[in-house]
Amino acid sequence: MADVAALAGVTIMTVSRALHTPSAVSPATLEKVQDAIRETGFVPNYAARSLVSQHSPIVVALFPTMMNSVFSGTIEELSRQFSAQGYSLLLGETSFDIDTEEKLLSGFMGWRPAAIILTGAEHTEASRKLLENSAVPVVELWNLPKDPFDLAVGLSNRQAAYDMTRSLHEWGYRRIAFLNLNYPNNDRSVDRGAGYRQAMEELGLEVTPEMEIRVPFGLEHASAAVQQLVKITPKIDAVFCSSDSLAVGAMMGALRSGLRIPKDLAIAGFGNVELAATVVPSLTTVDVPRAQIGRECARIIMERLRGGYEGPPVIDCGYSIIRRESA
Amino acid sequence: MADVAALAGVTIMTVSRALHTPSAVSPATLEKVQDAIRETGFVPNYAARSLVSQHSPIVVALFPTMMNSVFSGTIEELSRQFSAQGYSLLLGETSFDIDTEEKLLSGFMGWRPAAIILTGAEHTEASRKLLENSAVPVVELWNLPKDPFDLAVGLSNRQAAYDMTRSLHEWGYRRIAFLNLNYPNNDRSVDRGAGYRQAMEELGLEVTPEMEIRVPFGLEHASAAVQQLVKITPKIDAVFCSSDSLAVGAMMGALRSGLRIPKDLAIAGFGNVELAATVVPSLTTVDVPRAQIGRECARIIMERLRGGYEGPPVIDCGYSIIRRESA
DNA sequence: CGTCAAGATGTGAGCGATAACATCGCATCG
DNA sequence: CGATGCGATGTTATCGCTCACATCTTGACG
Repeated sequence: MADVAALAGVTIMTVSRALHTPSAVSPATLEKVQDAIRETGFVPNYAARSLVSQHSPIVVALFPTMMNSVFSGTIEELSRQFSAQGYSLLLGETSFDIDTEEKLLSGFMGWRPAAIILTGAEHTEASRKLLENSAVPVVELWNLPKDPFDLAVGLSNRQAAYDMTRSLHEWGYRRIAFLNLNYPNNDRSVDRGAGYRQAMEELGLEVTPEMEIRVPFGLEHASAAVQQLVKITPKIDAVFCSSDSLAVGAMMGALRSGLRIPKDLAIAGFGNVELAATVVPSLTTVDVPRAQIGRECARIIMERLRGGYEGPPVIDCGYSIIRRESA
Repeated sequence: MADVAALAGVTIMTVSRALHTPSAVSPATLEKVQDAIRETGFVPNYAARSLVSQHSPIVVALFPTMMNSVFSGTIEELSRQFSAQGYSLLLGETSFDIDTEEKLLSGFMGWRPAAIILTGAEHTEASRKLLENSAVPVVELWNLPKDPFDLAVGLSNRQAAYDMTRSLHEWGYRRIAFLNLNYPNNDRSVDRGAGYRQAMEELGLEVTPEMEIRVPFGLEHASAAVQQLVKITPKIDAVFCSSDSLAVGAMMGALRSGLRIPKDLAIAGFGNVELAATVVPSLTTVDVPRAQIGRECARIIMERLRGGYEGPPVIDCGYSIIRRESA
């Protein structure tokens, strides 16, 4: 920065101002400084900047996995929104594990991020303490916690799963199995399971243990589980999956087993990923406004940072049932 | 840090040492300091640390998209490797555009990253200057540039596409179309196209213009393109796609058109994503060691940072042809 | 018992930028 | 024509930490 200042014939303070308060510098000086910056290839040092200004242009975002276009859609939107505002996303992958989340969080806190974005509302005690001490905006995504840590943007997973289950019933399916992820601290899938069970109960449909299947994340697990299921319990007429990934895996498992979809077995998913519309047969699913979730999340963070967000702490982005060929 | 020091009854210098050179502190003091850190919930300030130590524990990685499990596989591995070494990944998405890459790069350089990871070997002049000035390790992924900027880890996309094309010929296919992405600065897909054309020429097979199809990233484009293709040029007997995403889209397009795969139309992909093995019919593809690419990349960066990597600048991770049901 | 080395801890400077305040020049106005 | 105020620029202190060096303690050894 000293080089730039010398070349432009001003002090570094003027260079600093030219960079972040251009309006406070005369047009002539501004141009000289900009020329000097270009000539020297100067890049401001964010470490120094954020050390003195006490806040950094970094937003931390932690997601269970990046191998899932539901999350990547939100990530892309977040990344776009924040880089437009001059912030960078420090991304971490928790692998559906709140201890990993804690570890990542404690590492990232060292950057004194301007805000923190987490998936779900399940966190370790240590994580909560860390977040509390940091005193920055925290947004929990993808669910509507009754007792949010700070802010939350998402949808009612329980209600959506409930609706889909009732829809399947309406479409004539009766023996509806539920294929879920088996991560205990994943409040989204737990809530979806609860919505499913509530609907089944209200509809007077029996849920036997083998109808609630839990598998790890991964297409092949879903596929294998369904092939297993139809062998053991052939009377199942629909499988509702707690994510589109699982649903596509389930669909492939059913096709492998020689079943026709939806005639022999209906499949429903959750997420409406790109593949859901393209796959043959196309996938009936719950559409989740993932870009909107990213957008709203970025919006309330920016408002909070600019001195005051006055809206509700929990923002419901809604969902909708999309019926396609698979059910 | 002053709080911690006061609580532990030492100076901040001792706290600092306890944090990054524990061996230089007596065991008794170390314990007192660690207790104090726990009690106060102290988190070191990386900005201050990297300001004075002149290097930051940040690695910048830029990828065309995150909506692609080929890249997310590499990203996950990179993230795992680097966080194990105490580094954080600052991730950016270029949308296959080298101007966006430049913009992201110039923003991220402000963090004085320890290393930079890019996809492909096509960059703007300004990007190159930026990288040159920064004097940090730069690794280009996913290809084997003849003239790498610094280091590179990948595979020969040209050779792999050449091999796959010859394999398709060997399996009896003659009128082989090539479905590619239409991003001009994507050296991977350009090279794959070149490999395809070379093989076709050597085999004495004609490549008419409508056999080389270019579409934007996205399943629906691939699906639509194939449905269009089979209408116009019904004699095509195979479609080789420059990525598995395209291949799955193509497959779905073919199924929509009522074709049997591979009897009426064979499909081959590139990448061997998770879905490739699960989809029905399973996808013949080029397996790319994406985790290995991430691992090797992390390895040579760490070696370089620790004072000297002496191996070759370009590391070839190889590939293999995987024949499944679709061809 | 004095010397010295090695280990443990402390001291002062400074990394590169910005905040807050100080100063300067110049146009405006009674 | 001097006072006033505002816009443009400079000065100084400081952010939290680590580097290089200084100091102190301890124990081994001749």
